[in-house]
Amino acid sequence: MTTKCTQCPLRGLELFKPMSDREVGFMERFKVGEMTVQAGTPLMSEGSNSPQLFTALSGFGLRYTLLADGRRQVLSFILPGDFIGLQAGVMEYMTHSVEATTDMTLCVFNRSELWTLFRNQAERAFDLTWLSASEERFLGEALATIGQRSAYESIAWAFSRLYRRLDALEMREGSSVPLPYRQQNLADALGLSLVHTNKTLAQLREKKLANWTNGRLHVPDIEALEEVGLVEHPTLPRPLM
Amino acid sequence: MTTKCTQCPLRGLELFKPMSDREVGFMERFKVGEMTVQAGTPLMSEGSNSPQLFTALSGFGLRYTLLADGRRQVLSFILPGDFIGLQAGVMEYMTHSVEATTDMTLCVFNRSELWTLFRNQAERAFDLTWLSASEERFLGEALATIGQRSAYESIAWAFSRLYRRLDALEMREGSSVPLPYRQQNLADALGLSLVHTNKTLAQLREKKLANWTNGRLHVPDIEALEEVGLVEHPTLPRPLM
DNA sequence: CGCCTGTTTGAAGTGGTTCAAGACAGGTGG
DNA sequence: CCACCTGTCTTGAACCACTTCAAACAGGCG
Repeated sequence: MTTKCTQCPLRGLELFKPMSDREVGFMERFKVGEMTVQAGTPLMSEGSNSPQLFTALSGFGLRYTLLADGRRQVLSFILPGDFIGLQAGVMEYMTHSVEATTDMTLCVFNRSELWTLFRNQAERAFDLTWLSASEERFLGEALATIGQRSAYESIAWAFSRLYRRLDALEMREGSSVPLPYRQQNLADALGLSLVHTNKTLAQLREKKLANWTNGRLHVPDIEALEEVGLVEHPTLPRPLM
Repeated sequence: MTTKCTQCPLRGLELFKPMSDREVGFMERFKVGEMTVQAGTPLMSEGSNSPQLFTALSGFGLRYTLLADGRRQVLSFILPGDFIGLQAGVMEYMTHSVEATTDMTLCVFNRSELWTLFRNQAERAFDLTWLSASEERFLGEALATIGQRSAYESIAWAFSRLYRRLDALEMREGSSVPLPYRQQNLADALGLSLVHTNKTLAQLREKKLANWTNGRLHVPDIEALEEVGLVEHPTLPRPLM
């Protein structure tokens, strides 16, 4: 059974900007269906021209690119509320792949309707651009991380960002949030080897800054962690597509 | 004397998507002036909320962020045709700084007019989003570079991209293009030390793949260079704002 | 000429990689 | 219920790509 946008479980969260009734109505029409996929399913692949756009409703995913020789760079972790496929939408060509890490449910939109969005829904078009700019901003920060931060700082940065975001999604329980990825995924995101990632995780655990076990991330003192990770800009309320 | 959009020296290049008369007319009104700045001038700074947006008409610039302790990450090199300040435009907050590396001339737009663009010029709004997605795409590639490529590959990648772009801007003369940056800038862009950047440049020179001297980049065989840099996606025609 | 900025080179040190192997948990089939 | 997978995490040890430190060199400019 498809979730109606009026009853969207995400929209009410403080993380997301409020939406007018008119906008919700439009989204309801823009949305063509809902999709449930199993862990491991590819959602979009590099070089393809997907006719569909998604918003993650629940579950976790990964966005990554591959180099010609197989080296993998994880670009970001996909969490509920993330919009997927903007690149395919406007550029008609994906330069990265997306896959589901856990089971996911996704709202499905029709790419060909994107143009009517720009024509008739200036606010939503603006929001879309906002999201794109926000993604750009995030990647800039990630670039500064891989380029300048040490492994220890990098992981602290990544954990801080994820913890804050998952907290804002109200997925925090006590001082921990779900984080169902492999160490290899984090290593690929930060440009580190698996072995070194593992050893650095052990250091953070020992210093009582962060403990990532069994798919959950425990952070006793988020501000201390942010300090180690040299985190500066807060997470802003964002539009939800 | 201000350049009229109808006589824009960039618009006719194959690198840029053709624009309808209506669009050109709109840009003419959107543009509030032209600015000439000297080398070294800051154009936007992190944390600020600039009321102006720019398009680089001529000259070279740099986009960068600073970490709290002063480490610098160059996010991209700004070349003629690049749009500057989209982030400030939609998010009202810059998370990176921009400065002129050489003397530059820039078209100046009024940020407050951005909203009328979304209201009345759906095509231009779409183009803006396209540009933002393109920037995101570029940063993703840069991330894969810093995260996965060796220093040697990284520089080959950066040089390939710059050479192709400057060629498309018709700034190539023979087998060389202008590239008026310091080695330190490239080092900051690729997350490398100055010393290692210098030594790696020497290797590329020795292998006759690229020779960057006196502000000019000489590339005898761009395809060979792209192969070393594992470059995969071509430069697409892009909208010009 | 003296000074400044940027480039180049040498040498020593280290943060991170790679290689290798063991431990642990969950899943499967006999 | 046990034996044996397979995938993930963990740990130790050797190595190296890149950093840091240090100093010399080259060109432009007052």
